[in-house]
Amino acid sequence: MAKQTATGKRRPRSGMKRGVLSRDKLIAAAIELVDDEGADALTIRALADAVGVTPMALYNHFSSKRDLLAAVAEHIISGAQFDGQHADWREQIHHCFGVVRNLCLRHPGLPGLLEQDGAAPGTAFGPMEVTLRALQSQGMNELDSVRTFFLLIGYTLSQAAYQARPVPALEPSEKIRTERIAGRGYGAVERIEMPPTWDFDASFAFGISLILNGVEATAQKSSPGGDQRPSRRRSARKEGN
Amino acid sequence: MAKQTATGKRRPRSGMKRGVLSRDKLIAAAIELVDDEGADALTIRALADAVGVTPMALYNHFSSKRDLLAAVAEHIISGAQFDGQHADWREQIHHCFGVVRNLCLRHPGLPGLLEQDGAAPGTAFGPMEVTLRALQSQGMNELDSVRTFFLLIGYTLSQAAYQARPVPALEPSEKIRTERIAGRGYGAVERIEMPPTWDFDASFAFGISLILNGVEATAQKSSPGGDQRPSRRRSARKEGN
DNA sequence: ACCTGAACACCGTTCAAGT
DNA sequence: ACCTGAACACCGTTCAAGT
Repeated sequence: MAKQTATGKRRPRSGMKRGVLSRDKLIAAAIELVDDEGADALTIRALADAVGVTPMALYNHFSSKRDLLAAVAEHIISGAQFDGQHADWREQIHHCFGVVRNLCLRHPGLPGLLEQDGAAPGTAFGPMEVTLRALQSQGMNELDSVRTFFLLIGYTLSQAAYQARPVPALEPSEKIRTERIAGRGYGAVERIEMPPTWDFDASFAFGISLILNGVEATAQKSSPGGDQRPSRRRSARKEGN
Repeated sequence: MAKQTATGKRRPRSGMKRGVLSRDKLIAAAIELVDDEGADALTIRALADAVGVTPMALYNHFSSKRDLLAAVAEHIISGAQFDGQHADWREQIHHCFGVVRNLCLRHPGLPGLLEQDGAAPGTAFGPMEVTLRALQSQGMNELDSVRTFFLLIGYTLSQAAYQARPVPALEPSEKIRTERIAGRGYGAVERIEMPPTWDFDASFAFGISLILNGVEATAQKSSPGGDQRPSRRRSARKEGN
Protein backbone atom coordinates (compact mmCIF):
# COMPACT_ATOMS: atom_id res chain seq x y z
CA MET A 1 0.00 0.00 0.00
CA ALA A 2 3.04 2.21 -0.52
CA LYS A 3 3.58 5.16 1.79
CA GLN A 4 3.17 7.90 -0.79
CA THR A 5 2.67 11.07 1.28
CA ALA A 6 0.67 13.45 -0.85
CA THR A 7 2.47 16.49 0.47
CA GLY A 8 5.82 14.80 0.30
CA LYS A 9 6.94 16.74 3.33
CA ARG A 10 7.47 15.01 6.61
CA ARG A 11 7.57 11.31 5.87
CA PRO A 12 8.59 9.51 9.09
CA ARG A 13 11.63 7.74 7.74
CA SER A 14 12.10 5.23 10.55
CA GLY A 15 9.50 2.88 12.02
CA MET A 16 7.37 5.37 13.97
CA LYS A 17 7.64 4.90 17.70
CA ARG A 18 4.55 2.92 18.51
CA GLY A 19 1.74 3.45 16.11
CA VAL A 20 -0.85 4.95 18.39
CA LEU A 21 -1.80 7.23 15.55
CA SER A 22 -0.38 7.62 12.03
CA ARG A 23 -1.54 8.96 8.72
CA ASP A 24 -2.80 5.62 7.51
CA LYS A 25 -4.86 4.86 10.59
CA LEU A 26 -6.38 8.32 10.47
CA ILE A 27 -7.23 7.98 6.81
CA ALA A 28 -8.90 4.63 7.44
CA ALA A 29 -10.94 6.10 10.29
CA ALA A 30 -11.82 9.10 8.14
CA ILE A 31 -13.10 6.90 5.32
CA GLU A 32 -15.21 4.94 7.76
CA LEU A 33 -16.66 8.19 9.04
CA VAL A 34 -17.45 9.46 5.57
CA ASP A 35 -18.97 6.18 4.43
CA ASP A 36 -21.17 5.88 7.50
CA GLU A 37 -22.34 9.42 7.99
CA GLY A 38 -21.57 11.36 4.84
CA ALA A 39 -18.91 13.84 3.86
CA ASP A 40 -20.14 16.53 6.24
CA ALA A 41 -19.52 14.22 9.19
CA LEU A 42 -15.81 14.29 8.54
CA THR A 43 -14.66 17.06 10.83
CA ILE A 44 -11.36 17.38 12.61
CA ARG A 45 -13.09 17.08 15.94
CA ALA A 46 -15.21 14.08 14.99
CA LEU A 47 -12.22 12.25 13.58
CA ALA A 48 -10.16 12.98 16.68
CA ASP A 49 -13.03 11.67 18.75
CA ALA A 50 -13.31 8.51 16.66
CA VAL A 51 -9.67 7.61 17.28
CA GLY A 52 -9.75 8.72 20.91
CA VAL A 53 -7.52 11.73 20.78
CA THR A 54 -7.54 15.50 21.05
CA PRO A 55 -8.41 17.49 17.89
CA MET A 56 -5.02 19.14 17.84
CA ALA A 57 -3.24 15.78 17.72
CA LEU A 58 -4.32 15.43 14.09
CA TYR A 59 -2.22 18.41 13.10
CA ASN A 60 0.86 16.32 13.68
CA HIS A 61 -0.21 14.19 10.71
CA PHE A 62 -2.09 16.60 8.49
CA SER A 63 -1.26 20.23 8.00
CA SER A 64 -4.90 21.22 7.53
CA LYS A 65 -8.31 19.81 6.90
CA ARG A 66 -7.79 20.33 3.20
CA ASP A 67 -4.69 18.15 3.43
CA LEU A 68 -6.72 15.48 5.20
CA LEU A 69 -9.45 15.54 2.57
CA ALA A 70 -6.94 15.27 -0.24
CA ALA A 71 -5.29 12.30 1.44
CA VAL A 72 -8.63 10.55 1.89
CA ALA A 73 -9.61 11.10 -1.72
CA GLU A 74 -6.27 9.89 -2.96
CA HIS A 75 -6.35 6.79 -0.80
CA ILE A 76 -9.77 5.81 -2.10
CA ILE A 77 -8.76 6.37 -5.69
CA SER A 78 -5.33 4.81 -5.51
CA GLY A 79 -6.86 1.41 -4.84
CA ALA A 80 -8.87 1.38 -8.05
CA GLN A 81 -8.02 -0.18 -11.39
CA PHE A 82 -9.27 2.10 -14.13
CA ASP A 83 -7.68 0.15 -16.94
CA GLY A 84 -9.99 -2.71 -17.81
CA GLN A 85 -7.61 -4.05 -20.49
CA HIS A 86 -10.37 -4.09 -23.05
CA ALA A 87 -9.43 -4.22 -26.69
CA ASP A 88 -12.35 -2.04 -27.71
CA TRP A 89 -11.79 1.63 -26.91
CA ARG A 90 -15.45 2.17 -26.12
CA GLU A 91 -15.51 -0.64 -23.59
CA GLN A 92 -12.31 0.71 -22.13
CA ILE A 93 -13.85 4.11 -21.45
CA HIS A 94 -17.11 2.62 -20.27
CA HIS A 95 -15.22 0.51 -17.78
CA CYS A 96 -13.06 3.39 -16.61
CA PHE A 97 -15.90 5.73 -15.73
CA GLY A 98 -17.98 2.88 -14.41
CA VAL A 99 -15.21 2.39 -11.88
CA VAL A 100 -15.13 6.11 -11.06
CA ARG A 101 -18.88 6.06 -10.59
CA ASN A 102 -18.83 2.94 -8.40
CA LEU A 103 -16.16 4.52 -6.24
CA CYS A 104 -18.42 7.53 -5.76
CA LEU A 105 -21.41 5.38 -4.91
CA ARG A 106 -19.46 3.22 -2.50
CA HIS A 107 -17.97 6.28 -0.82
CA PRO A 108 -20.74 8.87 -1.01
CA GLY A 109 -18.46 11.57 0.23
CA LEU A 110 -16.01 11.25 -2.65
CA PRO A 111 -17.56 13.66 -5.18
CA GLY A 112 -17.75 16.25 -2.44
CA LEU A 113 -14.11 15.67 -1.60
CA LEU A 114 -13.02 15.98 -5.22
CA GLU A 115 -14.94 19.19 -5.78
CA GLN A 116 -13.62 20.65 -2.55
CA ASP A 117 -11.00 23.35 -2.90
CA GLY A 118 -9.57 21.47 -5.83
CA ALA A 119 -8.43 18.80 -3.42
CA ALA A 120 -7.76 16.33 -6.21
CA PRO A 121 -4.11 16.56 -7.19
CA GLY A 122 -2.70 13.68 -9.18
CA THR A 123 -5.92 11.99 -8.30
CA ALA A 124 -7.56 12.19 -11.71
CA PHE A 125 -4.54 10.94 -13.62
CA GLY A 126 -5.61 7.32 -13.68
CA PRO A 127 -8.90 7.89 -15.51
CA MET A 128 -7.24 10.56 -17.62
CA GLU A 129 -4.54 8.20 -18.84
CA VAL A 130 -7.03 5.52 -19.84
CA THR A 131 -9.24 8.06 -21.59
CA LEU A 132 -6.46 9.77 -23.51
CA ARG A 133 -5.07 6.49 -24.77
CA ALA A 134 -8.48 5.29 -25.88
CA LEU A 135 -9.36 8.51 -27.66
CA GLN A 136 -5.98 8.98 -29.29
CA SER A 137 -6.13 5.42 -30.57
CA GLN A 138 -9.10 6.70 -32.56
CA GLY A 139 -7.05 9.51 -33.98
CA MET A 140 -8.34 12.29 -31.78
CA ASN A 141 -5.78 15.01 -31.14
CA GLU A 142 -4.37 15.92 -27.73
CA LEU A 143 -6.39 19.02 -27.06
CA ASP A 144 -9.71 17.45 -27.95
CA SER A 145 -9.03 14.30 -25.96
CA VAL A 146 -8.30 16.35 -22.86
CA ARG A 147 -11.50 18.29 -23.47
CA THR A 148 -13.42 15.07 -23.88
CA PHE A 149 -11.92 13.74 -20.67
CA PHE A 150 -13.24 16.78 -18.81
CA LEU A 151 -16.62 16.13 -20.34
CA LEU A 152 -16.61 12.50 -19.21
CA ILE A 153 -15.33 13.12 -15.69
CA GLY A 154 -17.60 16.12 -15.16
CA TYR A 155 -20.65 14.19 -16.20
CA THR A 156 -19.71 11.13 -14.16
CA LEU A 157 -19.04 13.06 -10.97
CA SER A 158 -22.13 15.22 -11.28
CA GLN A 159 -24.41 12.24 -11.79
CA ALA A 160 -22.81 10.23 -9.00
CA ALA A 161 -23.03 13.22 -6.66
CA TYR A 162 -26.67 13.63 -7.50
CA GLN A 163 -27.45 9.98 -6.92
CA ALA A 164 -25.39 9.68 -3.75
CA ARG A 165 -26.99 12.62 -1.97
CA PRO A 166 -27.42 12.19 1.81
CA VAL A 167 -31.17 12.59 1.62
CA PRO A 168 -32.06 11.08 -1.77
CA ALA A 169 -32.90 14.63 -2.83
CA LEU A 170 -36.02 13.53 -4.62
CA GLU A 171 -35.39 11.23 -7.50
CA PRO A 172 -35.70 13.06 -10.78
CA SER A 173 -39.03 11.47 -11.56
CA GLU A 174 -40.57 12.41 -8.23
CA LYS A 175 -39.04 15.85 -8.38
CA ILE A 176 -40.76 16.43 -11.64
CA ARG A 177 -44.04 15.09 -10.37
CA THR A 178 -43.90 17.24 -7.24
CA GLU A 179 -43.01 20.51 -8.87
CA ARG A 180 -45.03 20.09 -11.99
CA ILE A 181 -47.96 21.92 -10.49
CA ALA A 182 -46.02 25.15 -10.35
CA GLY A 183 -44.95 24.78 -13.96
CA ARG A 184 -46.20 27.56 -16.18
CA GLY A 185 -45.50 27.38 -19.84
CA TYR A 186 -43.40 24.28 -19.34
CA GLY A 187 -45.36 22.12 -21.71
CA ALA A 188 -42.68 19.58 -22.50
CA VAL A 189 -41.75 19.25 -18.86
CA GLU A 190 -45.34 18.72 -17.80
CA ARG A 191 -45.98 16.23 -20.55
CA ILE A 192 -43.31 13.86 -19.28
CA GLU A 193 -44.38 10.47 -18.06
CA MET A 194 -41.48 9.13 -16.10
CA PRO A 195 -41.02 5.61 -14.81
CA PRO A 196 -41.98 5.15 -11.14
CA THR A 197 -38.33 4.99 -10.09
CA TRP A 198 -35.39 6.47 -11.88
CA ASP A 199 -32.89 3.94 -13.23
CA PHE A 200 -29.60 5.67 -12.53
CA ASP A 201 -27.52 2.86 -13.97
CA ALA A 202 -29.30 2.86 -17.31
CA SER A 203 -29.28 6.64 -17.41
CA PHE A 204 -25.56 6.76 -16.84
CA ALA A 205 -24.86 4.07 -19.44
CA PHE A 206 -26.97 6.03 -21.91
CA GLY A 207 -25.04 9.22 -21.23
CA ILE A 208 -21.63 7.64 -21.69
CA SER A 209 -22.77 5.88 -24.86
CA LEU A 210 -24.09 9.12 -26.25
CA ILE A 211 -20.79 10.83 -25.57
CA LEU A 212 -18.89 8.01 -27.27
CA ASN A 213 -21.22 8.23 -30.24
CA GLY A 214 -20.38 11.90 -30.28
CA VAL A 215 -16.68 11.08 -30.31
CA GLU A 216 -17.12 8.88 -33.36
CA ALA A 217 -19.30 11.41 -35.14
CA THR A 218 -16.91 14.24 -34.37
CA ALA A 219 -14.00 12.21 -35.73
CA GLN A 220 -15.90 11.47 -38.93
CA LYS A 221 -16.73 15.12 -39.41
CA SER A 222 -13.14 16.33 -39.11
CA SER A 223 -11.17 13.58 -40.84
CA PRO A 224 -12.75 12.70 -44.23
CA GLY A 225 -12.41 16.14 -45.78
CA GLY A 226 -9.71 18.03 -43.97
CA ASP A 227 -6.85 15.85 -42.76
CA GLN A 228 -4.08 18.03 -44.11
CA ARG A 229 -1.09 16.13 -42.78
CA PRO A 230 -0.98 12.57 -44.05
CA SER A 231 2.09 11.45 -42.09
CA ARG A 232 1.70 10.82 -38.37
CA ARG A 233 -1.61 10.16 -36.70
CA ARG A 234 -1.06 13.08 -34.36
CA SER A 235 -2.23 15.61 -36.88
CA ALA A 236 -5.38 17.75 -36.91
CA ARG A 237 -4.15 20.25 -34.36
CA LYS A 238 -6.65 23.08 -34.23
CA GLU A 239 -10.29 22.94 -35.26
CA GLY A 240 -12.40 24.73 -32.66
CA ASN A 241 -16.01 23.73 -33.08
CA MET B 1 -40.44 41.06 -10.70
CA ALA B 2 -43.40 39.09 -9.34
CA LYS B 3 -43.57 38.15 -5.69
CA GLN B 4 -43.29 34.39 -6.08
CA THR B 5 -42.32 33.12 -2.61
CA ALA B 6 -40.51 29.85 -3.11
CA THR B 7 -41.94 28.31 0.02
CA GLY B 8 -45.39 29.70 -0.66
CA LYS B 9 -45.98 30.08 3.04
CA ARG B 10 -46.19 33.46 4.61
CA ARG B 11 -46.59 35.95 1.80
CA PRO B 12 -47.21 39.38 3.33
CA ARG B 13 -50.48 40.11 1.63
CA SER B 14 -50.66 43.83 2.34
CA GLY B 15 -48.00 46.45 1.69
CA MET B 16 -45.49 45.57 4.42
CA LYS B 17 -45.26 48.25 7.07
CA ARG B 18 -42.18 50.13 6.05
CA GLY B 19 -39.74 48.10 4.04
CA VAL B 20 -36.76 48.21 6.36
CA LEU B 21 -36.11 44.64 5.43
CA SER B 22 -37.96 42.24 3.11
CA ARG B 23 -37.21 39.12 1.16
CA ASP B 24 -36.29 41.00 -2.00
CA LYS B 25 -33.87 43.36 -0.32
CA LEU B 26 -32.24 40.47 1.49
CA ILE B 27 -31.91 38.47 -1.70
CA ALA B 28 -30.32 41.43 -3.46
CA ALA B 29 -27.84 41.88 -0.63
CA ALA B 30 -27.14 38.16 -0.60
CA ILE B 31 -26.36 38.13 -4.32
CA GLU B 32 -24.03 41.06 -3.89
CA LEU B 33 -22.27 39.20 -1.10
CA VAL B 34 -21.90 36.04 -3.16
CA ASP B 35 -20.70 37.87 -6.25
CA ASP B 36 -18.12 39.88 -4.34
CA GLU B 37 -16.74 37.31 -1.95
CA GLY B 38 -17.84 33.89 -3.11
CA ALA B 39 -20.50 31.45 -2.03
CA ASP B 40 -18.85 30.71 1.30
CA ALA B 41 -19.14 34.35 2.29
CA LEU B 42 -22.91 34.10 2.32
CA THR B 43 -23.60 33.36 5.96
CA ILE B 44 -26.61 34.34 8.00
CA ARG B 45 -24.46 36.52 10.17
CA ALA B 46 -22.62 38.23 7.33
CA LEU B 47 -25.85 38.96 5.51
CA ALA B 48 -27.43 40.37 8.65
CA ASP B 49 -24.38 42.52 9.10
CA ALA B 50 -24.53 43.75 5.51
CA VAL B 51 -28.09 45.00 5.94
CA GLY B 52 -27.48 46.34 9.44
CA VAL B 53 -29.55 43.97 11.48
CA THR B 54 -29.32 41.15 13.97
CA PRO B 55 -28.81 37.62 12.59
CA MET B 56 -32.07 36.43 14.01
CA ALA B 57 -34.01 39.09 12.12
CA LEU B 58 -33.45 37.12 8.93
CA TYR B 59 -35.52 34.26 10.23
CA ASN B 60 -38.59 36.39 9.83
CA HIS B 61 -38.04 36.24 6.09
CA PHE B 62 -36.36 32.89 5.55
CA SER B 63 -37.08 29.76 7.49
CA SER B 64 -33.51 28.50 7.24
CA LYS B 65 -30.27 29.08 5.43
CA ARG B 66 -31.27 26.45 2.91
CA ASP B 67 -34.41 28.45 2.20
CA LEU B 68 -32.30 31.54 1.67
CA LEU B 69 -29.95 29.77 -0.72
CA ALA B 70 -32.82 28.39 -2.74
CA ALA B 71 -34.37 31.85 -3.00
CA VAL B 72 -31.10 33.36 -4.17
CA ALA B 73 -30.60 30.68 -6.81
CA GLU B 74 -34.14 31.04 -8.05
CA HIS B 75 -33.91 34.81 -8.26
CA ILE B 76 -30.75 34.62 -10.34
CA ILE B 77 -32.22 32.05 -12.67
CA SER B 78 -35.67 33.55 -13.01
CA GLY B 79 -34.21 36.57 -14.76
CA ALA B 80 -32.67 34.56 -17.57
CA GLN B 81 -34.04 33.81 -21.02
CA PHE B 82 -33.07 30.28 -21.93
CA ASP B 83 -35.10 30.20 -25.11
CA GLY B 84 -33.09 31.84 -27.85
CA GLN B 85 -35.86 31.37 -30.43
CA HIS B 86 -33.46 29.72 -32.85
CA ALA B 87 -34.88 27.64 -35.64
CA ASP B 88 -32.02 25.16 -35.50
CA TRP B 89 -32.32 22.78 -32.57
CA ARG B 90 -28.54 22.68 -32.10
CA GLU B 91 -28.29 26.43 -31.84
CA GLN B 92 -31.20 26.38 -29.46
CA ILE B 93 -29.43 24.03 -27.06
CA HIS B 94 -26.10 25.78 -27.49
CA HIS B 95 -27.73 29.06 -26.55
CA CYS B 96 -29.59 27.59 -23.61
CA PHE B 97 -26.56 26.13 -21.88
CA GLY B 98 -24.46 29.08 -22.86
CA VAL B 99 -26.87 31.14 -20.80
CA VAL B 100 -26.66 28.70 -17.90
CA ARG B 101 -22.90 28.86 -18.06
CA ASN B 102 -22.79 32.66 -18.23
CA LEU B 103 -25.07 32.83 -15.23
CA CYS B 104 -22.63 30.65 -13.33
CA LEU B 105 -19.65 32.72 -14.38
CA ARG B 106 -21.34 36.00 -13.54
CA HIS B 107 -22.46 34.66 -10.17
CA PRO B 108 -19.61 32.37 -9.12
CA GLY B 109 -21.58 31.08 -6.19
CA LEU B 110 -24.42 29.69 -8.30
CA PRO B 111 -23.11 26.18 -9.04
CA GLY B 112 -22.43 25.77 -5.35
CA LEU B 113 -25.94 26.91 -4.55
CA LEU B 114 -27.49 24.52 -7.04
CA GLU B 115 -25.51 21.55 -5.81
CA GLN B 116 -26.31 22.41 -2.22
CA ASP B 117 -28.84 20.18 -0.49
CA GLY B 118 -30.72 19.97 -3.74
CA ALA B 119 -31.63 23.60 -3.30
CA ALA B 120 -32.80 23.90 -6.90
CA PRO B 121 -36.52 23.27 -7.03
CA GLY B 122 -38.34 24.41 -10.13
CA THR B 123 -35.11 26.14 -10.93
CA ALA B 124 -33.96 23.81 -13.69
CA PHE B 125 -37.26 23.79 -15.53
CA GLY B 126 -36.40 26.59 -17.92
CA PRO B 127 -33.37 24.88 -19.46
CA MET B 128 -35.18 21.55 -19.26
CA GLU B 129 -38.10 22.81 -21.28
CA VAL B 130 -35.91 24.20 -24.03
CA THR B 131 -33.83 21.02 -24.15
CA LEU B 132 -36.76 18.63 -24.24
CA ARG B 133 -38.44 20.53 -27.03
CA ALA B 134 -35.28 20.66 -29.09
CA LEU B 135 -34.50 16.98 -28.63
CA GLN B 136 -38.03 15.77 -29.18
CA SER B 137 -38.21 17.80 -32.36
CA GLN B 138 -35.47 15.47 -33.53
CA GLY B 139 -37.55 12.43 -32.71
CA MET B 140 -35.87 11.52 -29.43
CA ASN B 141 -38.20 9.88 -26.94
CA GLU B 142 -39.10 11.29 -23.54
CA LEU B 143 -36.86 9.16 -21.39
CA ASP B 144 -33.78 9.71 -23.50
CA SER B 145 -34.33 13.43 -23.76
CA VAL B 146 -34.54 13.73 -19.99
CA ARG B 147 -31.36 11.67 -19.72
CA THR B 148 -29.66 13.90 -22.25
CA PHE B 149 -30.79 16.96 -20.36
CA PHE B 150 -29.09 15.63 -17.22
CA LEU B 151 -25.97 15.06 -19.27
CA LEU B 152 -26.01 18.62 -20.58
CA ILE B 153 -26.77 20.31 -17.29
CA GLY B 154 -24.32 18.15 -15.35
CA TYR B 155 -21.51 18.92 -17.76
CA THR B 156 -22.32 22.63 -17.89
CA LEU B 157 -22.46 23.06 -14.12
CA SER B 158 -19.34 21.02 -13.47
CA GLN B 159 -17.29 22.98 -15.99
CA ALA B 160 -18.58 26.33 -14.81
CA ALA B 161 -17.92 25.36 -11.21
CA TYR B 162 -14.40 24.38 -12.10
CA GLN B 163 -13.73 27.59 -13.97
CA ALA B 164 -15.35 29.85 -11.38
CA ARG B 165 -13.39 28.51 -8.42
CA PRO B 166 -12.49 31.16 -5.82
CA VAL B 167 -8.78 30.56 -6.21
CA PRO B 168 -8.43 29.61 -9.87
CA ALA B 169 -7.55 26.13 -8.64
CA LEU B 170 -4.76 25.76 -11.15
CA GLU B 171 -5.86 25.84 -14.72
CA PRO B 172 -5.91 22.38 -16.22
CA SER B 173 -2.79 22.98 -18.23
CA GLU B 174 -0.77 24.19 -15.28
CA LYS B 175 -2.16 21.47 -13.08
CA ILE B 176 -0.87 18.93 -15.51
CA ARG B 177 2.49 20.61 -15.76
CA THR B 178 2.88 20.86 -12.00
CA GLU B 179 1.93 17.31 -11.17
CA ARG B 180 3.50 15.67 -14.14
CA ILE B 181 6.69 14.98 -12.27
CA ALA B 182 4.91 12.62 -9.93
CA GLY B 183 3.30 10.77 -12.81
CA ARG B 184 4.44 7.18 -13.06
CA GLY B 185 3.21 5.10 -15.91
CA TYR B 186 1.05 7.95 -17.14
CA GLY B 187 2.57 8.13 -20.56
CA ALA B 188 -0.30 9.79 -22.38
CA VAL B 189 -0.75 12.32 -19.60
CA GLU B 190 2.93 13.21 -19.56
CA ARG B 191 3.07 13.51 -23.31
CA ILE B 192 0.49 16.28 -23.40
CA GLU B 193 1.59 19.65 -24.64
CA MET B 194 -1.09 22.03 -23.57
CA PRO B 195 -1.53 25.64 -24.63
CA PRO B 196 -0.13 28.18 -22.15
CA THR B 197 -3.60 29.12 -20.94
CA TRP B 198 -6.70 26.99 -21.04
CA ASP B 199 -9.46 28.28 -23.29
CA PHE B 200 -12.55 27.50 -21.24
CA ASP B 201 -14.93 28.94 -23.81
CA ALA B 202 -13.62 26.82 -26.65
CA SER B 203 -13.48 23.76 -24.44
CA PHE B 204 -17.10 24.19 -23.42
CA ALA B 205 -18.26 24.78 -26.99
CA PHE B 206 -16.41 21.64 -28.02
CA GLY B 207 -18.08 19.61 -25.28
CA ILE B 208 -21.59 20.74 -26.15
CA SER B 209 -20.98 20.16 -29.84
CA LEU B 210 -19.70 16.69 -29.15
CA ILE B 211 -22.81 15.89 -27.13
CA LEU B 212 -25.03 17.18 -29.92
CA ASN B 213 -23.11 15.10 -32.43
CA GLY B 214 -23.79 12.19 -30.11
CA VAL B 215 -27.49 13.00 -30.14
CA GLU B 216 -27.56 12.89 -33.92
CA ALA B 217 -25.53 9.70 -34.08
CA THR B 218 -27.67 8.02 -31.44
CA ALA B 219 -30.81 8.94 -33.35
CA GLN B 220 -29.38 7.50 -36.56
CA LYS B 221 -28.44 4.28 -34.83
CA SER B 222 -31.89 3.65 -33.40
CA SER B 223 -34.15 4.79 -36.24
CA PRO B 224 -32.97 3.40 -39.64
CA GLY B 225 -33.02 -0.30 -38.84
CA GLY B 226 -35.23 -0.95 -35.89
CA ASP B 227 -38.16 1.43 -35.79
CA GLN B 228 -40.82 -1.13 -34.99
CA ARG B 229 -43.74 1.25 -34.69
CA PRO B 230 -44.27 3.16 -37.87
CA SER B 231 -47.10 5.36 -36.58
CA ARG B 232 -46.20 8.09 -34.08
CA ARG B 233 -42.79 9.60 -33.70
CA ARG B 234 -42.67 8.69 -30.01
CA SER B 235 -41.40 5.20 -30.69
CA ALA B 236 -38.07 3.54 -29.88
CA ARG B 237 -38.77 3.14 -26.19
CA LYS B 238 -36.06 0.93 -24.77
CA GLU B 239 -32.55 0.44 -26.09
CA GLY B 240 -30.13 0.44 -23.17
CA ASN B 241 -26.59 0.80 -24.39
C1' DA C 1 -45.36 41.38 12.89
C1' DC C 2 -40.84 42.23 13.30
C1' DC C 3 -36.55 42.71 15.76
C1' DT C 4 -33.03 42.10 19.75
C1' DG C 5 -29.91 39.56 23.07
C1' DA C 6 -28.19 35.77 25.22
C1' DA C 7 -27.19 31.21 24.74
C1' DC C 8 -26.29 26.40 22.73
C1' DA C 9 -23.86 23.23 20.16
C1' DC C 10 -20.98 23.22 16.81
C1' DC C 11 -16.66 24.54 13.38
C1' DG C 12 -11.03 24.98 11.97
C1' DT C 13 -7.07 26.60 13.83
C1' DT C 14 -3.33 29.13 16.90
C1' DC C 15 -0.55 29.21 20.85
C1' DA C 16 1.68 27.74 24.91
C1' DA C 17 2.63 23.98 27.52
C1' DG C 18 3.57 19.32 28.73
C1' DT C 19 6.32 14.53 27.91
C1' DA D 1 8.21 13.93 18.10
C1' DC D 2 3.83 13.75 19.58
C1' DC D 3 -0.05 15.01 22.43
C1' DT D 4 -3.02 18.10 25.66
C1' DG D 5 -5.78 22.28 27.15
C1' DA D 6 -7.38 26.67 26.73
C1' DA D 7 -8.63 30.02 23.71
C1' DC D 8 -10.02 32.66 19.32
C1' DA D 9 -12.96 33.71 15.72
C1' DC D 10 -16.25 31.81 13.51
C1' DC D 11 -20.91 28.87 12.21
C1' DG D 12 -26.64 27.93 12.17
C1' DT D 13 -30.26 27.95 15.15
C1' DT D 14 -33.42 28.00 19.57
C1' DC D 15 -35.61 30.49 23.10
C1' DA D 16 -37.33 34.23 25.70
C1' DA D 17 -38.09 38.84 25.57
C1' DG D 18 -39.06 43.36 23.83
C1' DT D 19 -42.12 46.79 20.67
